[in-house]
Amino acid sequence: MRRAFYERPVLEVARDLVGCVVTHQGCSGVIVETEAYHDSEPACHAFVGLTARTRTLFGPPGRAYVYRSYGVHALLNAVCEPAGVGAAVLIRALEPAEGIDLMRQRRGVERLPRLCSGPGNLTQALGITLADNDGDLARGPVVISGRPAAWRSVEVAVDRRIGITKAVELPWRFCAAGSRFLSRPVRAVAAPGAVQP
DNA sequence: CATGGGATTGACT
DNA sequence: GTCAATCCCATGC
Repeated sequence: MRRAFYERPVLEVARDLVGCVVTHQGCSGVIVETEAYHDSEPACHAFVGLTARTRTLFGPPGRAYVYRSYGVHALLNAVCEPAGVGAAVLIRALEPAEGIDLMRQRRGVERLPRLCSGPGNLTQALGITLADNDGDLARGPVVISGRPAAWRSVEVAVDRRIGITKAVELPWRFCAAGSRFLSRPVRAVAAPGAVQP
């Protein structure tokens, strides 16, 4: 996916990334769950402004923002909106596609629906680390490519974001409707005119 | 320089 | 349902 795809309102990108494919060194999966974050709301790391940590978030769109969560997990985001705006889409779950044997080995888990169901789980399965921070998502090592034919018209369900303590009311979680590979089931359904950043 | 919290997960009650 | 693991970094003294 080219830079122009990411240089748009983060909510649009978060919705459009559902059905797209994440690939890293031979392992890949279809994105079935995302969340949007924007520097105008306090759940976003960029809310505090430009710091060493948020430099990638405020940088050019189309880069990977990878950070450590709870001292344990690496979480993958796609940087969005023009440079100078701190916004990104958190990739929360994948439907495994290629390299499934290696993913099972890395995760120590057999069941397919659990391999990449969760932002920390999918980075472990694909072997994505903090070293991938600020990488170009069009060139790799972590690559995001467009929807395969079967996903061209996927129905996207909307819900509130998971695991945050601030701005919990925003309906900024996007899921492939009916997917068995989500980190958690969808609770609410899309409400047109949802709050914009 | 010390402290505290976090976009999580898996094991356990 | 509860809880610890474990580390980066923002904040405050």
